[in-house]
Amino acid sequence: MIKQATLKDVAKVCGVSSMTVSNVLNGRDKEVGAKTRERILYAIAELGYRQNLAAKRLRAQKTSSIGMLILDDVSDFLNDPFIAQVVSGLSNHATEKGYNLILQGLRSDMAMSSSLLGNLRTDGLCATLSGTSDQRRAFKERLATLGIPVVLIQEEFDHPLVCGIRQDDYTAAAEIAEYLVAKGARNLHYLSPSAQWPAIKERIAGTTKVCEAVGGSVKVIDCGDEGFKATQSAVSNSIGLHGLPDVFVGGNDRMAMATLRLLIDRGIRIPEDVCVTGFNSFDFVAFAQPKLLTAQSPAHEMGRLAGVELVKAMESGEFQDRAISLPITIVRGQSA
Amino acid sequence: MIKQATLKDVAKVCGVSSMTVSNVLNGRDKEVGAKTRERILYAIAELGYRQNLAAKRLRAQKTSSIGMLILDDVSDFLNDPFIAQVVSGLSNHATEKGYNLILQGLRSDMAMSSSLLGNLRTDGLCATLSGTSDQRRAFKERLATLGIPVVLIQEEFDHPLVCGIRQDDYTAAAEIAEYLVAKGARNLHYLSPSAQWPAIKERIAGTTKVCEAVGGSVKVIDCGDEGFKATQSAVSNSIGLHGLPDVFVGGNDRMAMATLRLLIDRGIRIPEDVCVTGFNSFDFVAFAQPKLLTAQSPAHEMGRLAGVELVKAMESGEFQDRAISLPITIVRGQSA
DNA sequence: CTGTTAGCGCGTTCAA
DNA sequence: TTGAACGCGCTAACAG
Repeated sequence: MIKQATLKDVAKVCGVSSMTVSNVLNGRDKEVGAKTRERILYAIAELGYRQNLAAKRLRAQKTSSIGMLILDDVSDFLNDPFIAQVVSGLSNHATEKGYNLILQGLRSDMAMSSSLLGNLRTDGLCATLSGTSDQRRAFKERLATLGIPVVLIQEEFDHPLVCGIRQDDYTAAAEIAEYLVAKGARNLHYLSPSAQWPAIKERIAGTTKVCEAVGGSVKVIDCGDEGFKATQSAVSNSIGLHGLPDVFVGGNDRMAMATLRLLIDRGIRIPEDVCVTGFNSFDFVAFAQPKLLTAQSPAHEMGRLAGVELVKAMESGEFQDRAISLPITIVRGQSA
Repeated sequence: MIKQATLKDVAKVCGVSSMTVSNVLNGRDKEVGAKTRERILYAIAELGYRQNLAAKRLRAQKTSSIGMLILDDVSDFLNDPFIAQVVSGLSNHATEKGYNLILQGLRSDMAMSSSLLGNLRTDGLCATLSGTSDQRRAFKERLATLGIPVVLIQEEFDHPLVCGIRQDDYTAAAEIAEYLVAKGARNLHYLSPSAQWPAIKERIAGTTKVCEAVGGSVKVIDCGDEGFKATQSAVSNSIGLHGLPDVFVGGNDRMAMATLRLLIDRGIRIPEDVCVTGFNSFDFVAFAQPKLLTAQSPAHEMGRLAGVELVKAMESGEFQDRAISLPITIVRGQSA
């Protein structure tokens, strides 16, 4: 391994002081003569000089990096398209602003021992949580003690250094429900994962509000881990016990599509016999037939916005807004 | 913002030298008395001391970080489940080994200006490439000049500091083709994206080899950006010109499912009238009906292995193997 | 077992 | 316009 050239090496080659080289590197052009700069730039290229960021950061007392912490109980933590889009959005903005993104996926029971809470300091943090409500609260309290700006996705927390970015699940769910009740639906079954995320609660609340206002009812079907098999078995079970509702309202598209598949395979017609709706639309809904009525999550935008707010807060020391909610677009389809 | 406690602060509070504190932190227990250590640990917790990694790294001349560079022309670069799984696998192993993963997604035309090639130094690099064959080769040559171990996903390059990790696309494609020709198929249409990745070439080669050995033929259908619409229109076009083949062999599951959808909507029976196969299976193939015959990519394992090999090479200075190929599992389905 | 010294590479300060 | 000295926080090497 060849030793990396340092600022001093470049300076020596050019016969100037290291400060002059530093001035060139940092664009303080007026401090340096034109041909001196020329000579220095040539030497930099020649020697393959690269800054030592550790030294720069030590000097500047900044890490120039943003941590992204994903609490999830599966090892393939980017498999969830929602998370993947948030990370892409954040990563793009961080890169653009010259920060580097440090990605860490962790089981929720290991959350408290993350190096991002320990020795790995960053200038800001973005996190998606999981686990029980108690675990999440404890974790949020821990994050708030770090003394750096923190953005939480689909969560809220009242603290000057914490900003929650969410999508407006309540309104979107209500909009879908409005559409359904206008078509005469009164008996809704809501497909929900066992884990009661705040977002899921919002969706159920929005659905229920609208439905009950017209004298309808919403029954929640527990679909376990929201996987294909778990969902189909929960739905099958529910049909056996309670018969078909007017609509299966999906807490997300995965559950909606598993249900759609089950119903079609049983010869049940959609939307004639029963309607199905989804939520948090992703690419693969294109493969559903009939097209799913669903809601398009602004996940990528949430990630980007997390980056924007984080960078602003890291530079100003505080968040302008501590709770941001993004609108969700309803996508029409023939499934309802 | 409260100033972070330093090693020296801790030392002062405990009335010892900073070296003693450092010894405690780094587990050099035999160098320190038991009650001294006790006192120091207490002070560390009390002051909320956290190491300054920049200083540690400057001192150690190591970055303790791994860069992950994803060249892709869409901003939502983790949308591809293959990439997402590779990143998860790498991230998990990096975290486990105490390295931090720096994630950067970049358009291929910006590749050369990535900070990971410039000032952002890491101890190792993992990359997925895109762009034309020339662009990719130029980029690989650039990576090889960095002087750090580099792992390339689904690529190969002959250089002591570069290791290619691939899945065995050729064999898997050949296996699928064997199955098809055994069932009597001779006239195959291969669904391929316009971009000719090495992996796609391998798949076509494996398919062709087997097919031609029995006197069959493989025709390639250009599906453009491999999206839902592009694929359907290419397939529709091809059917108009050449009629139905015995099998549509999908270069990946997205194209296979778009084709499946199109055929079903036209009342064409699968597999009676025509067979369809996929490749690089991901979760949502569960929603296909009939179940798709496809190949299960070991993407997560490739990412993990990239981490393993990278860490070994970073520590030993060289790769043990410079070309690694992982087997692919064929997943049976009724679509063929 | 504990303390001292020195220096990693950079940027700021102050003087020339 | 440039140079020298200093210190960011940490640890290896050596001394006590």
